[in-house]
Amino acid sequence: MAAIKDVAAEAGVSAATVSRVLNGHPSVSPESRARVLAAVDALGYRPNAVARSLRTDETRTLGLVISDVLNPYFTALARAVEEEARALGYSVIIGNADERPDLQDHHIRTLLDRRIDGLLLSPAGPGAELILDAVRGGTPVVFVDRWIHGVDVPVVRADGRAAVRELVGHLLALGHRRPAIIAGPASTTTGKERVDAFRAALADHGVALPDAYIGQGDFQAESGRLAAERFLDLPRPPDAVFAADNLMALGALDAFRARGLRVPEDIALAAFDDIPWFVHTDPPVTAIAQPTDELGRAAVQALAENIAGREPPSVTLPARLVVRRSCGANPPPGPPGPVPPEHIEHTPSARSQRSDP
Amino acid sequence: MAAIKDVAAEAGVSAATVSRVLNGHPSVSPESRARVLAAVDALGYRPNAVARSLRTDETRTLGLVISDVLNPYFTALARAVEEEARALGYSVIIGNADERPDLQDHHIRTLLDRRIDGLLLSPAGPGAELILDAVRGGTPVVFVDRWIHGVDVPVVRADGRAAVRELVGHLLALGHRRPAIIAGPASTTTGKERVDAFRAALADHGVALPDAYIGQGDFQAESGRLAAERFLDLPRPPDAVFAADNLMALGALDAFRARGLRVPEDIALAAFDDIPWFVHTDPPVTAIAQPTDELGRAAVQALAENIAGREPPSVTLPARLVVRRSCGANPPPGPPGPVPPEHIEHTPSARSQRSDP
DNA sequence: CTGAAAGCGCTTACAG
DNA sequence: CTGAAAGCGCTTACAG
Repeated sequence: MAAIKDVAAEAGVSAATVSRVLNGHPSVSPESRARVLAAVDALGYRPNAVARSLRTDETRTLGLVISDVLNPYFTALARAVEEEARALGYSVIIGNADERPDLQDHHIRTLLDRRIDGLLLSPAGPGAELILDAVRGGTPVVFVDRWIHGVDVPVVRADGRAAVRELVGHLLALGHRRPAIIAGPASTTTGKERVDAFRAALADHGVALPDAYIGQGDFQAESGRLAAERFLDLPRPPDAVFAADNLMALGALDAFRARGLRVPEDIALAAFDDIPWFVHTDPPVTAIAQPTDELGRAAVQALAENIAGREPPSVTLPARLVVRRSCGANPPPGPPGPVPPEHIEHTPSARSQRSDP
Repeated sequence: MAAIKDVAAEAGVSAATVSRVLNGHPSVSPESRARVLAAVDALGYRPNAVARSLRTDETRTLGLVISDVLNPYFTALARAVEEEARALGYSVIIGNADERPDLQDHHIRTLLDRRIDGLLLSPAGPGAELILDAVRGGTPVVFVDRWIHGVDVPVVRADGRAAVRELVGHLLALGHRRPAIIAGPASTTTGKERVDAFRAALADHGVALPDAYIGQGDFQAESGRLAAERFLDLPRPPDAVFAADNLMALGALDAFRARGLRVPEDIALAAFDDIPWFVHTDPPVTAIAQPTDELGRAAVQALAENIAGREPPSVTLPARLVVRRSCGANPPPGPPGPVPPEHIEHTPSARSQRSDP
């Protein structure tokens, strides 16, 4: 591959001049510029980003370590992050932790070794040692979605408490009396917060959340299936299940189906994180939707600020409840206001309703 | 951040010796090794991968450019790729083309500038210029899933023809007489092949595929919705729709639901690419499943071979039909043989069937 | 406006 | 077994 000295030779100038032209430095004569550009074209020259990074001590690269690529929520987040990063002139390298702290550490280490300019992290576990190292070492870090207590970096996330409260009101209004939750790992903030919010909202209504009704999952589908099965094996199973993410809801659906249970007649289901498929599941799943794109954008902006040496504030955006049929509700007769097209819930038509008993 | 010379100073040896220790070079005295290791530990030293890459001319990094991160098929592929790459000591940088050739080129260029050791590509369009440049420039390239005619690099993909033939037999056996397809872009191999296979299989049965029954999509959900709507606006709409990927099937479901159509009573639906949600949609969707993990692994292995200077062969794995209820079939009474757990289709229980008319 | 030179942090023949 | 030196491909004060 052609290097800068080849271009310099071809253009009859020094490497310094080639570099100046390529970096838009103003003090280059029009003639030199033209000859350099012609040489670049002739040789198909592309600057070596590795060499440039070594010299400038910046890679124009952001690291994004997410907990699970198979989770549509994180996929959507990753897409938003990449878009905003690209707009700001950054590339992003995604590391998939697969909900495994050891894999997360592997990716953080690799990213740090590559000297990324900043790190966006949705921690899969409580281990903060490596992250503290990164921060101490001067790498800007921003948490997104999940964070770690005691690590003083900005956090960009959604607050689902109001939506969970709404969900609980919804469940109780529909007559469910034995609500259960499939929780994420207590070692993650979202794992803990969603249970706390659920328990608190139930307590407001005088409803208890017994330990047996708290299933322990890991945010992945299989754990949702197992937790749901354990609920169903209880002498007195719950009559409603709130899955703390969409994958565990998928697993719970698997379990319900395997037992021949009807949703919501036999058991209600709701999920944290809304995804397009929830409109088409049988039945459509009531879910708490996060403003994922906004979170991704805000996270990148915060990180960019941090890289620029400023101290960005944390950002908390509200999540909202999207009612469908999986808890037994009929969708409201009309949309409550202007709603973006992809969020319009279609009521079942007269025709398809006629097929019901 | 500590550099190698800091470690050398701390250990009282030269940078060369530090380097040798870190790279497991045999000729280092035990004493030197111990002192270097102690210094590394004391300083929390981590080698700068940028500098190392510049010197060794290898980045131990693979690029993976996929057509759409929001597509669960590509997400699963990316995960398999990363796993196999990690096992082989590589990192992978994912570029999301979002089905846009311009974005794809942006990512390829960025990856090449970063001097990745090899490129895995599922082309979003027919543009081969940049790819040919890469190959000429000596970067190993392997196509995965999709490929480009006339570019002589190994291809790792699934052959869905037999499965499509099976699907067509299935549709016709169930009495469907006006099958249509929502195709991907004809500029992609999978976009073209899936239509061709569908048309050929129909022809075998003496059934025509009129142009009006070929909807043009771009593999993304919205295009599936639009194509389905156009079908439904026809004076004589099709009675079965085959979506060439899972996202367009999602869009078609949106359209059917908006019109109040029942699947499969009013219109049948099948999709290329199987995803976990298809088990739980209303109704469960009959789909053609690719051996995604195997494809990802094989692609990385081929690329690694290529990087090692050998000439790996292309790999073609068969796809298979997974029958569910969206075309009107009842699942077979028992599994036809050993089936991995996640692929077991549960028949609706007596209990839930009783809720039907 | 331009070039020679230094240097980013490594690795690796080469000489001892 | 070990170190001094060169060099990977850039960028950027510095001097002219």
